[in-house]
Amino acid sequence: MKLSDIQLFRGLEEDDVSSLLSCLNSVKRNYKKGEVILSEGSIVENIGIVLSGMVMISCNDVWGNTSILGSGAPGSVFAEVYACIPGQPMLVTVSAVEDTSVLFMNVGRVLATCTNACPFHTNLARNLLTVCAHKSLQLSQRVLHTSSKSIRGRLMSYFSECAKHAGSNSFLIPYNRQQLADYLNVDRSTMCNELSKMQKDGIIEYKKNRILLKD
Amino acid sequence: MKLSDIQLFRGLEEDDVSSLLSCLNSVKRNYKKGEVILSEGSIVENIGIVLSGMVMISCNDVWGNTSILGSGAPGSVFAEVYACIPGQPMLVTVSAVEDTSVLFMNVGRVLATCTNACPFHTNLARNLLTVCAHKSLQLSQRVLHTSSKSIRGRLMSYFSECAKHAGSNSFLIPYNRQQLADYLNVDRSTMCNELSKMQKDGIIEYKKNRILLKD
DNA sequence: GAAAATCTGTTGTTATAACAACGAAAGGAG
DNA sequence: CTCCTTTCGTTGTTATAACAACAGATTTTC
Repeated sequence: MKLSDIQLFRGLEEDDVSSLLSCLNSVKRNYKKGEVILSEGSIVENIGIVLSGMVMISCNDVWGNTSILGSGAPGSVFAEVYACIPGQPMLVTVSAVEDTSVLFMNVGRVLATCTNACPFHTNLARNLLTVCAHKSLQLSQRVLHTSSKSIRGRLMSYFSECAKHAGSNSFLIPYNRQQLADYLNVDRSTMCNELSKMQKDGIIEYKKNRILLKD
Repeated sequence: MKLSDIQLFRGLEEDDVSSLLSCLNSVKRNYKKGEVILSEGSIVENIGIVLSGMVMISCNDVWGNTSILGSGAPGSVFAEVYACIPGQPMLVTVSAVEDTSVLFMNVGRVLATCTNACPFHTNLARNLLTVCAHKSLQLSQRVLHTSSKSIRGRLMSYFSECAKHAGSNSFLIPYNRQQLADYLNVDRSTMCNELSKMQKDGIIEYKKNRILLKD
């Protein structure tokens, strides 16, 4: 993935990014599938950027139930909330869903006024705000999708957004069944059951991860 | 409330804030209890700051169920997420829980590089990032508190955080029963029932909005 | 201080989601 | 291709949360 395509670096040229990275002495690390990248309770000062692979943001309650807060594809940023609030321990765990490489950047250096007063710096800080806002929006959406009391309502809420985002009634979902259930905070088997009922009722059609929303 | 006590203006003197406000040509407006301040679907370019009173962030699904995403006491900021993402319609409604006065500031002006290159400006932008991060954290917490499948689990998750925040096992909650139920996404009467069971079981004691978490 | 309105706690019924268990299907590794 | 692992769909049972209805308590209003 080209660095200049990353949201956080919007408005910067590839060369600018490279020089910026060394200025912020960022570090690149690789993780194997399933490996934990940042774990709940830890205190971080770096924001992470997914360069390749896929990460998942999740948390576990005391009873061992997993709840998925979101996923991060290449180009997405994570842990920025905790990095921006000094001393705030992470409430979630970030782990690699597949082999993943991550770029870490110290947020303090991002926000500190660069001694060189380089224009990239202020640009970067502004982009970070945008990224943070988007993350909030994602969380709001998750809340909305889990606000219905019924499984069908949650699925429809989520599918509606997917369709809107895809600009089509047919779309792929980025989760497998267990992950979708965790995202919607419902039981997987019950959700599978509901999905087939919805198909029987003629509301949707699906095959694997492709969903078709019928009128 | 003193303006310089507001998180968003941290690091600024009272006088600086006043001059900043005129520079950003901010507007103050008053709302009656129950009045809608910003409604779902609208597009905003201003961030709101609660000066007095109390606001509530909520949303309604197609079936009329209300879900509460959070509340804003004096000093707190709202709509900053939508103001920071141009064109993004609001997913939530902000309304006044009691008589409330609100200060609106154009976010574009906050982020634009001030022609006077005043140092307050960069300070303000950095504070906005912090505020945004805190908001994200609040949402994460709500997600955590609603991740348990049982009402008791949700209550305990929420109460635990309250106790931690208050630094005591005894604390006041900022919601009435209906609002608490909406926040935890459960039915009020069932929740009331569960509360009294928990008291019977010796886990908690409560009287109105004061909760005591036992051992 | 009386009346109205809102909020709270309780009960019983019903719907529905969780849970457990299993076989089928799909995907990967050798 | 075959074995092994993971994912998916299905079923039946059980627990539990939603819902409706109401009475008592509390707060607000005039």
